[in-house]
Amino acid sequence: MTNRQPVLPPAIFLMGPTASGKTAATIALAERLPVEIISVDSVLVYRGMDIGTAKPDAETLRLAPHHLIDLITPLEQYSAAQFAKDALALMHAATAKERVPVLVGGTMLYFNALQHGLSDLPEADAAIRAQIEAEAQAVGWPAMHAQLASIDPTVAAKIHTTDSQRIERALEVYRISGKPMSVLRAQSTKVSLPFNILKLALMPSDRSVLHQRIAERFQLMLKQGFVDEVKTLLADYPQLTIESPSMRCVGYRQVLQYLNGDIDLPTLGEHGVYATRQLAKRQLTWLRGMDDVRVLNCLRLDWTEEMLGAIALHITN
RNA sequence: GGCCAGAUAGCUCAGUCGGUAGAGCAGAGGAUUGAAAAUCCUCGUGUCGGCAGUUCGAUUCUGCCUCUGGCCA
Repeated sequence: MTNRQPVLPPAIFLMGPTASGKTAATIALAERLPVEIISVDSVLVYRGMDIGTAKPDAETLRLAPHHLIDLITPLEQYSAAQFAKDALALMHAATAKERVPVLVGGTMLYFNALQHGLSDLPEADAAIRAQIEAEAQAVGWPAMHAQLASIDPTVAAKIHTTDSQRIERALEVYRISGKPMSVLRAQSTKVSLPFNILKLALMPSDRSVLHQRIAERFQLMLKQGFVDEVKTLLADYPQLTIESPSMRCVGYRQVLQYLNGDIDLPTLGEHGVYATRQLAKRQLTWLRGMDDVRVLNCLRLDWTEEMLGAIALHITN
């Protein structure tokens, strides 16, 4: 009788690849509905990285304030786990103010971590990572993978012998906790997000049009002073290298190669576009595999209207 | 006009001491648990510029032709 489900507050996920038009839609949304915008983007968190990340400009942020932007310097690191924690707190705060949390962005792992939660694992440890990397430098990643296989065959079986990042993480977890990652994962209880989520995915019906947009946008970034932005970052943070997580972002890595003299300006333009297209492709792969998603074709002129209608309906239910 | 170097995958090129060829990039698909715009996996039939010659067999050697660079006139 009384065991009916508590009514969960509504929340919106607006997921889409780079250059799909999320920013413009977000403004329309913020102007019409009582929403709280939370950015779901692993690169917008960096202060000083504006042009190359296509960060919403000051006017946009005035019309539609975004949370989880400009949180850290390019020398620091953010993570999916930190995001999930921050975003959940902001969602609850929004609900308390009777506003609807709208999570907008293109970092699909973050959406995933927020919705399904992460296992209870130790967080990253720079010293241990440095140690593992030094060992890998000496013996190679396949040997490190073999070491992992002797510790945690279950996890090792799922990781390719050259996947440096996952091998490193799994070894790190073991060295910190003394337990195999697969054991810790199995022990973790999964909790679902206490919100009634409407998941919207922006998918272009014709990827070549998205590719065209990406090419135009990258050229525009260069005109707007992308290279100078990177020069300023290097001056402000002399420790930045091409290995720094922030400088591995699409476009930044290529600008750094250009500044190092490894590639010329036309090549920078070309490679920047290629890298961005690959990014969009990976984002679309995630979206295709997601359940319970309402797909919106971002190449249709009226998709924003369709989005607003769907959200309005979801909020009132 | 002469000499030299090229012509091989969408692009840049490697290679075959004669047995019809493979890398990188691009493109497509996939994985994805504290770096995720990261990290990684899978997918390659193309008149090997054209015609002829030598040969059992030519993309490979020879000749001629076409085109593209460079140098000399």
